[in-house]
Amino acid sequence: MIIEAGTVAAEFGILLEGSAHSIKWDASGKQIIITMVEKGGAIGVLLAASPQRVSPLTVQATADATVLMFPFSQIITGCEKKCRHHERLLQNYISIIADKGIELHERVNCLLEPTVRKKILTYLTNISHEQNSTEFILPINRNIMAEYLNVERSALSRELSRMKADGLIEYNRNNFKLM
Amino acid sequence: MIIEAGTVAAEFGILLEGSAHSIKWDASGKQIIITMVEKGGAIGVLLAASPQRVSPLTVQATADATVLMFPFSQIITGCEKKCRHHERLLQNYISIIADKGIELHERVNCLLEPTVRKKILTYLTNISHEQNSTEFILPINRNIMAEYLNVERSALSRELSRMKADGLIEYNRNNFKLM
DNA sequence: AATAATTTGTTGCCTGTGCAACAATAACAA
DNA sequence: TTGTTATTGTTGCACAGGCAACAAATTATT
Repeated sequence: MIIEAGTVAAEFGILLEGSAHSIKWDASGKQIIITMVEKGGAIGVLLAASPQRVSPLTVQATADATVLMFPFSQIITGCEKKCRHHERLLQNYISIIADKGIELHERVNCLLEPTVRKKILTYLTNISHEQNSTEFILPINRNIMAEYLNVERSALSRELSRMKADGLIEYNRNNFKLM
Repeated sequence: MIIEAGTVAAEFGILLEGSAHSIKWDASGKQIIITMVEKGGAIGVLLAASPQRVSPLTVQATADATVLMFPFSQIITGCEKKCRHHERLLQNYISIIADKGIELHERVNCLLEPTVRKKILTYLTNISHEQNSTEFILPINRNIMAEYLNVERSALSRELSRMKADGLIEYNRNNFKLM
């Protein structure tokens, strides 16, 4: 147990070894997985920066894990010498928070689209921009993609087929091309 | 035009006067409003902290506006004297970014719920927690709520009625009570 | 008070997509 | 090879919820 729902956290962590996931319980008490954290991933960055807010979710290790914890207060105050390393650390930290926010933003953009087709198109366009090409390799499989877009995997497959038939995209497994 | 889509921004802004909104164009070229910014709101905080990333959206003033711009680099480096004010400014800035992220996170939680009823329940539970009571006043109207949850306003009204009939909630206009 | 404008509630219809169950293909191991 | 597992694709059915159109209630304006 790395972070427990309902508690405040004044530190954030970097997962050095192992893996973890964040979970919450929905209104009916069912446990649902929110995010997966792999080696090198950050844990609780948003929470640490938001003082007095209690964690809405629990972060659990899913394998033997080593986490490097950073006290938030020491990150922002820096050291007496105003050294470059502290400044760099701070910059990296802010960049991590911002990236988390931007990722969430992009996901919201997908989720807001009214149809499965538009969700897919929005997502594919994002990936295409990331890889600077209309031809690209999907970094995730259909299951994860369906979860990300919050649609049924079968509906995702079905719509991908239709989009191919309509000449919007070409694909084979994870190799995609936007027309 | 405060921020233009496709450009990088090394500053963020606080809207001192007037109002603004952020917009983007969807895959079919239709313009859609993403967020509204009111007096006192922040503009481009995520973007400024993520160097080299180009803005996915355009921010436009919707009335005569005054924006106080902060160069990102000066926020994080602080001044020579390592003064308390600079430190405070930094702390506030990080807190703004983090809050944006947490807000997005909460919205994603709502959007991920499979049914309108669960979306509503998740949202109402959030508001209830914010106001520390099972009786609370909804801060937004039905239109905005429907947009936020990404459902039809009519479907929202319909489901609210059903939930009342099922004894899950009580409400009159914007006064709500979770049972 | 009278009128207009805004917000909220209601309802019938119809389509998109969740669900379930299964088939096909690819990846991997023995 | 053969068997095993993981991934991807397909399809029929049912129904939740989008859409449209209207009614009721509340608030603002003259």
